[in-house]
Amino acid sequence: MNSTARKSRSKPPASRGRPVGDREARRAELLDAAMSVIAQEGFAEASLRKVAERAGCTTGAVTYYFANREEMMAAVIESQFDVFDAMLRAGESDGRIDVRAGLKRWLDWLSSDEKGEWVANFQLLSLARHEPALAAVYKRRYAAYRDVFAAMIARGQRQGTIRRDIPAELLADQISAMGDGWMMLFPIEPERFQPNRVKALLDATMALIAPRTGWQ
Amino acid sequence: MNSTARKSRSKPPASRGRPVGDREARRAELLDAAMSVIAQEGFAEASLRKVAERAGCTTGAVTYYFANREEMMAAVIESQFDVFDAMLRAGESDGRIDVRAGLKRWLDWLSSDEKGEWVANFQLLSLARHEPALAAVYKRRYAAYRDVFAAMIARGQRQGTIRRDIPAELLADQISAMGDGWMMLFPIEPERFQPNRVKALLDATMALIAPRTGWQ
DNA sequence: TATTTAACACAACAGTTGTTATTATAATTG
DNA sequence: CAATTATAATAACAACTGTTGTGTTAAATA
Repeated sequence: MNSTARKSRSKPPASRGRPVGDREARRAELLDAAMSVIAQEGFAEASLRKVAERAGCTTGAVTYYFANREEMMAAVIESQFDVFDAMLRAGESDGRIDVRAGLKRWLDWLSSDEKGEWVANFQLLSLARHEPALAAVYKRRYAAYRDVFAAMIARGQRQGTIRRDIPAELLADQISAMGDGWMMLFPIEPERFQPNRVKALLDATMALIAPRTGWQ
Repeated sequence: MNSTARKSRSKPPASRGRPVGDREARRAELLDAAMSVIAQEGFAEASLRKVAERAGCTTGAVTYYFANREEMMAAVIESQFDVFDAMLRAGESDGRIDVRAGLKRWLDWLSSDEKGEWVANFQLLSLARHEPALAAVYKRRYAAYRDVFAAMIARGQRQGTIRRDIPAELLADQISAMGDGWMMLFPIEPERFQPNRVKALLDATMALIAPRTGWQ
């Protein structure tokens, strides 16, 4: 990715004639600002003006990088999936599959979430229903994620670390849905996701997908 | 002004001086209209004017029954939980516990959903994060639902129809979260919830919570 | 240096919003 | 009958909204 540091945190007098060439980086900055507003105040409150203010500029800058609000929101979603993808791939360490570690990293990220990013994601997902452009993004990227996850499960089954009586595709769907469900309730009841309970949930989930060894 | 402009969609001419005493019923009518608008056009589009129009009246009627929009939305959520509660209780037929039947009824309701009601619910839930009044409603009613569901699971465990190695409370949380997760993705990919796949998901879920008889 | 251009600021527009205040009317009641 | 009351229409409010068009400035280029 871009490593050329976009200088100075808040606002370098916001001169109009910026150095040219870092268009992508500047776009990402605006997306961060948008994400921040959505996370803190919700999608409905994320007006172009507010996003611009958070980014330290005016709507003129925002509309220069995005044709309209919908396009901006779609770009926000794409960028969030990029983050999620990276996390998922990090869980897939060469050869050995470790579903528990992956789930834990994900749950930890979820329950820390200082910036409230996933909350924003959740809201965007719910709104996609009535914004076809957003729905299209979700459909495409969710399908990709599901394929990867199902492949992980299948590998676990071949290695004998995951029960084989349920097809990998269905099992992946179940676990994935469980995660989504937790995500869904987290903003309402964050206190139910304390570390010890997260551990209990993880252990229980591992028990669910453990091979049926008939030990009991 | 000619007052014959009121075209009464299967309603009494909606005159201003209505028969007194059916306040609760009239309120429910407005809630239905609100739910309908949210379901079809989304929360953001559900303005007081649109709700009023759908109900065949003006905002004057709406603000007469609800102090403000937030209060109206909270009332919508309450009424939806009432529906859900009824469905849950119907699944608990005297003595014998039938989780599969309950899940199936729920999934069927989900995948039929002509009116898009649950989609509206989902959106309301996601927005509750930034509207404390709504969050309070969800917190209270979700807790009540979870208690009932956990009790169902516990009974199944005592009867030997559900595995005992996972505490009822955790198991209830897992299954409940799975349901929420499916709900979450349904609006994005309804085609993934065709009857045969619903059946497969149900069977797989029953396998997940089945007692460990060690048959394989 | 002169010119061009990328990167914005700024202002204005036409709508829409929740909310409140005022008024009208039909049902109820005395 | 008249008076009251519940129900609702109507109108006006200020606050925001996304979008567009027109400037403005500094960096890049020639």
